[in-house]
Amino acid sequence: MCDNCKKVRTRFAPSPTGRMHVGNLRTALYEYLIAKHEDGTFVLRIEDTDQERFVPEALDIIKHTMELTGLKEDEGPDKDGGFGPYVQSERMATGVYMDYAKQLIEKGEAYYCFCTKERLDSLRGSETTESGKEIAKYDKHCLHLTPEEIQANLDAGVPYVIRQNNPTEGTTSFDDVVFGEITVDNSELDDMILIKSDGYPTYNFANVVDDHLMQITHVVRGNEYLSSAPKYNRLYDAFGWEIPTYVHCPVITDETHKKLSKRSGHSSVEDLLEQGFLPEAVVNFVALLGWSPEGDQEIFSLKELEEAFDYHRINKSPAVFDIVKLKWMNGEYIKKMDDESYYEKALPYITQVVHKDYDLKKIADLVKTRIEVFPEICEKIDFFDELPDYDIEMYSHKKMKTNPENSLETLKDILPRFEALTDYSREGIEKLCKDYIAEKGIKNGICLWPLRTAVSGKQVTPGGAYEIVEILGRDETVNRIKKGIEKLS
RNA sequence: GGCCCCAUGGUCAAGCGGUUAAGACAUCGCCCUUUCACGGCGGUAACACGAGUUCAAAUCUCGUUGGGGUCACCA
Repeated sequence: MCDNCKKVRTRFAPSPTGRMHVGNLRTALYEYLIAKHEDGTFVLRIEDTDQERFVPEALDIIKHTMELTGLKEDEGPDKDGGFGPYVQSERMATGVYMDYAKQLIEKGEAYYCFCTKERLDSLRGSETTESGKEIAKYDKHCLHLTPEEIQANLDAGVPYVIRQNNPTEGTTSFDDVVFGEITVDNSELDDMILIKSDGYPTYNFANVVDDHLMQITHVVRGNEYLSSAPKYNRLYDAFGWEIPTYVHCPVITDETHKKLSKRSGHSSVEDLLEQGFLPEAVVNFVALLGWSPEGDQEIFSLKELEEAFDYHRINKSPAVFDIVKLKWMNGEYIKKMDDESYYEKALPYITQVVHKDYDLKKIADLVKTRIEVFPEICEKIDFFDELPDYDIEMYSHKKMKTNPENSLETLKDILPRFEALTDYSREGIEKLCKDYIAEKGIKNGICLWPLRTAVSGKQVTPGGAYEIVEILGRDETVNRIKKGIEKLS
């Protein structure tokens, strides 16, 4: 069967241990894109073989995150496509892993190991050794047990694991789409554990078995798995199975160039969403971390990514997760949002600081082009409810040629006009100011700077005097102008 | 430390033997403007180093240096 006529099947195989790391999101995304680009199938498989680290709510987090980001699986725990079960603990119950492990034992490619934890530890040598770790390879002790000894142990119920039996001479090579051909000495290959003493398969083993059974064609994963890849190949070869296309991605690092960790505060997708990032922006950004399209386009919808994605263009070197650029991108997405969905997202932040009866829609519009993430809204509009206590030096602006004296004059002049203003609308307000400016023959700033200052009490505000005055309404505007006059007198 | 991998501006990156070495974020300056932002224009800034190969190297080879990953009954 040739590659071109084989139906592409990819899988995202997270283990439910907590929040979803952005590296995992990228893996999921690339898997998804490879499948969708070829009109293939994207499957979700849950790797819950580690009972210790299992976190029950993690499954919901994964599902929820995938839904938000639009990475819909074609097959998975909730969508049977005939390759189930899609949860490894359920698969284990069917005995597959043990069956396959036993096949390997028969072929001499694996063996029972009854070694105790203590013996294993002693093999690793003293941990207090100064420079680095000792080589921690298993010494194949149990490989040399006689069939009778093994049977006796089994009968006696001695706990055991099943290990892969790797050769100690020669070399093993494997191909990776991004890193090319990699060859290692077999002497480097540890006899990794396939079946744990609790009967669960290890990730290493379950992965190979399941990928084969589910007919996965492309395996995407972080390059922390690069060094164990040769061992997988030996497993595939031992079974006589076809090896999938490997796509190892470089790690995502933080500003210190170390693997992105919880310490950074934004290592998980959930962190990012809580911080006010849009899922679309996060997906877009993560897609570009380690991959680049042919042209110069940077803003991609998921659909556009499906179209443009070519895994051959994945970069080899690790990429720093630059949250500053993500913020920029998020800002671009906010600006492009339609008014309704934008308002819906912005409202919770607005109501955090605005409780009075203002036109919240107008307030939302005011900040739309001025924020990069939603929480920034709060500090930008905190002056609407209550006029902050401000310093009269704020009335001085060099370029505007304003100062406390002429500001006082402006405010005094303009106060009665606002009190008498009948057409209290954006147009009416603008006309009032423009008329005043024309009458006095002054520059716009002489009027508008002090007005904005009086009415906001802030050095910088979203929007100018007109917008703020309109939203505040006449009473509040008049009050604030009076307050300004008081301060300046 | 062993093994594996990587190396273009501060960051993401294009580049696949001949380019004035793209573009984006950030940064700086200017314009627009009632502040800020948006928008527009422009500037600063990079091929880690050393040997080869070649008429020609950011691109190929080797070495050095630097960085990362991995060495679990975790994935």
